Amino acid sequence: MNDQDRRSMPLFSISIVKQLTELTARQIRYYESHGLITPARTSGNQRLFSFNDVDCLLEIKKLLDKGVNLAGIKKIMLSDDKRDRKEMAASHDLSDRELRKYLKVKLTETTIPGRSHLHRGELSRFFQ
DNA sequence: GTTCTAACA
DNA sequence: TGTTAGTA
Repeated sequence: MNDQDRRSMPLFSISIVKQLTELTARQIRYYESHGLITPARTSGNQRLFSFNDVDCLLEIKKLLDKGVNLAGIKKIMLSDDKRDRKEMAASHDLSDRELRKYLKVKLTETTIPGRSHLHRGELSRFFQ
């Protein structure tokens, strides 16, 4: 069994994920409805989150903390880079600084709905 | 007791 | 987003 399998193996109930991510159950379900995470389901229709899902949620939380709206996060997580970043995180051990550097590149080439381009001030606030 | 969906504040 | 209602 490889790392990818391990990361996508459904293991955690929502209560566990709630503690792991410090997000509310409402938020977790909300983000799922927007396709940011794709937890599996038990026979009883209860969500089972994989390590991958938790990782995504932590990513979302970090971006939220930076002031990125849901639309922007969706753009970042869904389009391109999710896979790239996962591969980076898998092979190396992505440090926070490396992640920001990577995100900066991605955001610079990403159009966020509502504002055609990020302005300098926003960027500086983004990558303090 | 916990989680789920839907819906209202 | 919080929160509540009615279930499974």
